[in-house]
Amino acid sequence: MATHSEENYLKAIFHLSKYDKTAVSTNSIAQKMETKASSATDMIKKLFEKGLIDYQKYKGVKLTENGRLAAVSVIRKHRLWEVFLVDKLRFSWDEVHEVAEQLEHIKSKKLTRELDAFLEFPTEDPHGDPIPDANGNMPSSQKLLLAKVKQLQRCICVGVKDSTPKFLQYLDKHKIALGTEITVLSRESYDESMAVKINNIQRSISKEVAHNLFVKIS
Amino acid sequence: MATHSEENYLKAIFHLSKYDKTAVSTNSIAQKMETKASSATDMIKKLFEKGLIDYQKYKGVKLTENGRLAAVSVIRKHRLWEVFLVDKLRFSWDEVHEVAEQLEHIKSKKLTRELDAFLEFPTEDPHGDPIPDANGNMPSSQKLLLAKVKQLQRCICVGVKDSTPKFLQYLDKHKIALGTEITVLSRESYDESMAVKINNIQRSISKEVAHNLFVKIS
DNA sequence: TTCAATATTTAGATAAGGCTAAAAATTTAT
DNA sequence: ATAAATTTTTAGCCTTATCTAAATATTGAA
Repeated sequence: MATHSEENYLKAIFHLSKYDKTAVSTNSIAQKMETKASSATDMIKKLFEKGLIDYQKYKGVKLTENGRLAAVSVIRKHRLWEVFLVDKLRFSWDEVHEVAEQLEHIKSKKLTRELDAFLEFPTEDPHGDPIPDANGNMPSSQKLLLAKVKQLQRCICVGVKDSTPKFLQYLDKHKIALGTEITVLSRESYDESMAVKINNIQRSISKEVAHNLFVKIS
Repeated sequence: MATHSEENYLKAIFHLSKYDKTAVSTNSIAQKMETKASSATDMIKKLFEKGLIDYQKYKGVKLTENGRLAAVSVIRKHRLWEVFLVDKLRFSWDEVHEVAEQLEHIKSKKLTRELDAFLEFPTEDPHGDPIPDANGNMPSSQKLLLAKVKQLQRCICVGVKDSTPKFLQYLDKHKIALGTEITVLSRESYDESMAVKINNIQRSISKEVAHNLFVKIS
């Protein structure tokens, strides 16, 4: 059974490898974990010993199937707890991350199973991220960044790429939530901003925001 | 802020001191924590440094007010989570302890507050133990052991002293739950067993059981 | 009251996770 | 193709929470 810290590293590697496609460097792991490369190397050795990653010195790291399952299990718990906090305990979507970081490490198969049932088997967390199923399968969605949407297309906001409180609070302030309809009116090539219609009001959306908001074409 | 392990020691000291009346020996702490006396001494020094206990070498240990508050806060969280598991997630009362031992260490004021509200401010956990309030006050109850009940008195089961799965499963098997009415018919001085009436059926209750079941006179 | 039994503390190790500084390997740029 | 820059690893140390073994204090029994 993986420790608290090992689970956090596995999660980091999973996210950095973009759902397991690419090898991950020691430095990028250290950066994501807000620690030093030497500490990352130490942990890499430990995870390798436990058969959770493939590893050759200087060549980077990939999750094994066991490693992937462990990572996805932690992500599943994280996202289920986020749903719990928002749907049942009156947390807002910008407050859940820190607490879910703690709750995701609770070890109890029954707890996860019953929590899932209690929440009526949600498929997405409050930020629109998919919740892996109990077998470790990650539901895929065909969301895209608002920045990619063509002119005059209508789309619906379905998730965020940046889920830091700052960005989420920006969205709250401007009444953009999951489910909100956005129509792209035009693009400004100078600063890559977009003119859009949201709730029947015309607004301008900056490049930064457009690159952090996932939508689906409606 | 106390570590995971420090919190567990504080809880152990709180329970051993019977709600803070008596000084607690190093050995008894080690025994409760299932560790060695030398480890207990180490932790005692640490808790003393942090101002959470009063301590003089060889003289035993008492919680300070800060230590008591920290201990009670952990107990509060433990018992609230037990209520959550039983009332919302279909756990039975003999399954909750291990998971609550993990959940009690989650650090979030808001989480505890909102969980309490979500559960509609319960005053007792599934074993009948009182849940301290947010200010650290432990509701007192006038429960007594079934073993102390006088002949021909009727009483209601309100709690357990031993909350191990084994004992809880024994109670389940014999259809004794919190709220069950018990009438004491007679006592057997030879083995300290009692003849009782439960659900209108006459049964015999052993000394062991009678000393682990809390009741209140009805 | 003194000495044996018991309880407690100290000393020195270990394992996990992290750090700094230095060494080694790889990559990049000329 | 080699030197410089960067990345990665190693070596050695720190902290927390444990342990064993040894030393010291206290308690209790003759």
